[in-house]
Amino acid sequence: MRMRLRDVAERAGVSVKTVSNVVNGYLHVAPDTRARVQAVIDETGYLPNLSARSLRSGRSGVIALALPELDMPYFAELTRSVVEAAQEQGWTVLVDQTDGLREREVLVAEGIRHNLIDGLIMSPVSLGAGDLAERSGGDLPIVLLGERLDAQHVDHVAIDNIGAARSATQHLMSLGRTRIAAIGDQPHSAVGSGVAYLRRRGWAEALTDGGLVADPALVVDVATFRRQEGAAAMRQLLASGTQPDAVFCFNDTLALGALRTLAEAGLRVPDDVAVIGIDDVEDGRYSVPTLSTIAPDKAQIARTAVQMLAQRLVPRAADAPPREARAGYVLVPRESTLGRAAG
Amino acid sequence: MRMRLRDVAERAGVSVKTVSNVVNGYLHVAPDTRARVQAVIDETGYLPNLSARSLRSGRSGVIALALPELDMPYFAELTRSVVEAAQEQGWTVLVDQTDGLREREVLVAEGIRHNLIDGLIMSPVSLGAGDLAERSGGDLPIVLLGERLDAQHVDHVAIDNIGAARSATQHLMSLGRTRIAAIGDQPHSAVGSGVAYLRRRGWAEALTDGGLVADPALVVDVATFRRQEGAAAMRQLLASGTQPDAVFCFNDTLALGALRTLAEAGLRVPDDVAVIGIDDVEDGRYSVPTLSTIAPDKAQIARTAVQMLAQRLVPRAADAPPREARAGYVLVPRESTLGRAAG
DNA sequence: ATGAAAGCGCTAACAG
DNA sequence: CTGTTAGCGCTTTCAT
Repeated sequence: MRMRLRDVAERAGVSVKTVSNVVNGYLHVAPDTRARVQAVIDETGYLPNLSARSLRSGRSGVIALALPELDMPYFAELTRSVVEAAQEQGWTVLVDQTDGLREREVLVAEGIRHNLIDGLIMSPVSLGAGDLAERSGGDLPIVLLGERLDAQHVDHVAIDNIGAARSATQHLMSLGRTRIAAIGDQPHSAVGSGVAYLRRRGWAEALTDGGLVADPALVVDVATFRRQEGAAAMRQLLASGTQPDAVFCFNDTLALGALRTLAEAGLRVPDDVAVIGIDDVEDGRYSVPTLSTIAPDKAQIARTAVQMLAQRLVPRAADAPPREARAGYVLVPRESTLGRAAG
Repeated sequence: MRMRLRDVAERAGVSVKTVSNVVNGYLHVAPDTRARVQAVIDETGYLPNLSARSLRSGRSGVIALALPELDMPYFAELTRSVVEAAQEQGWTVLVDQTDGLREREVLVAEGIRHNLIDGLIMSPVSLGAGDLAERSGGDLPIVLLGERLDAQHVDHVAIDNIGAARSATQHLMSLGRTRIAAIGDQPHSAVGSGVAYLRRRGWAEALTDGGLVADPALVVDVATFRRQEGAAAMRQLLASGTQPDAVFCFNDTLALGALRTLAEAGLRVPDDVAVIGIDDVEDGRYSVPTLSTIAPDKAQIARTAVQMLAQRLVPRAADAPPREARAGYVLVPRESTLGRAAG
């Protein structure tokens, strides 16, 4: 039989309030009363009804994490970090998969899980500033992952994408490469989070600053950031006749796809073509060759996002001005740019 | 202002019952009444309080998925499949990360999220039959992922691990390999889900059946199924002086780690050593060389697990006898066994 | 087809 | 330090 707070109270010969106090760890309970109540709890295996608690208290202890695709290594690794950071705050994570579809992102931000979740951490793909401004689920605290090109309507945490892209490109330049291609631009990337737009800009700036030209012929668009697209983009680059001596991929999975194409084409990495990505996913540490990359501090991103959410839940902090946090990143050169010497 | 059912009822000039009927899509509502109520709902942006609904109805519409590690590609891909299958049933997925720790697995199975979740799908690592038999959260429907060596206390869905391991090994034998090593055994793998135990058994059976000997010297233990361990195991194998001409890794990430070590050692795959894994994770389709593998039908596993859970929730089906479902798998030979011809 | 009212199990104000 | 009690917002008999 499923025990209720009341049943425990009866058995222990106390009131529900006292049991509630024990369950919630309040201080002002006489030691022997507490012991007696605890004994009944242990013995009956009582578990509080979380729905009831949530209805009453207005808090569920659950936060949602909305990501485009759970099986992309970067998001999988980020999920892990968020789950861990949330656990430290006593939160459970509920995962929403949006597939990057605007419709689904809007739904999630509107509060599709209303009153079931205390807050939302989302990595938006198609969600625009307008969607955020006019959302009606206005009381659901949100933290966005990734830079926002548009207004500062919400809290967000991100790395400096332009800076990261510059670092990657400068690393290739420091190795004497001059024809540096870019894989990963996206047709409409100036909307939403605009990662592709920012990374392309960082690439262009680095080249220009170094006295090179950012040749549009060396930029290849992709539909997604998956390996398949990276492989296809690299094939396109090779077929175009303008063979680069280095490639900056906008993320690691694109880079891993590019490595695959280069291997098939019989080109040596990095001797013929050097390759670098962004994300530092685990795959890149064991690929052949190992992948040079820019490593964002995922733990810091996760921790910061969770903390921002926690702060929004402090009663009067609800309508404090939106904050923007920057997480760190670091260049991790490996074999795909340095060669076997990298080991 | 946050609308309640009651507020909507007032504005529409009907009772709460009627609004509830509209919200829940019941049939017996006069068309014009329905239209009027719906208009108020749209206009006010009313969203039902899910905690209240859950408290009252005993259903939350949320199921939990408990996995050891979210950033292992196989689990990440499986998560995606489960989320999709759950969505079809109108369920949201709440993810628990257990790190394979018995303590955490027990906690989750005991009903740590009690009344917040309608059911649990779990891929256990250390959870034993005893834990399951004596769990007190006896009314939380559970479906286990992976074979159970021990009793049939719960529903579970799995591939035939012995068969899958046999197929992998036989594929290597069909290529004329005779010194076939096995990477991935685990010291205490005869407890819990025992994947390692079963896969080792499949490997041994295939060899014996084929007239070869299952040499214990060719079996390497690992602590986890990560790339790092696969790389280390392969190094150990090479250092031992008994160089194999093929390696069956108990999963793909171990195999990817092994490939890395072989590349570092200057050995050619598959010419010197052929390699095969199990899981068919995306990484293996783009690695250099591409990875031969046994592909379990992840979509089927996910769909079946979700369906089993759904069936448990039908009122009187709650204590039907536990069921065991088998998902299919298929051999996917790629370059790591067939060479460049595989393309 | 719609309304009135009870109550799901918990928390927190208020009393004592 | 402990007890009593009023809801949180919804679903669901039971009436009408």
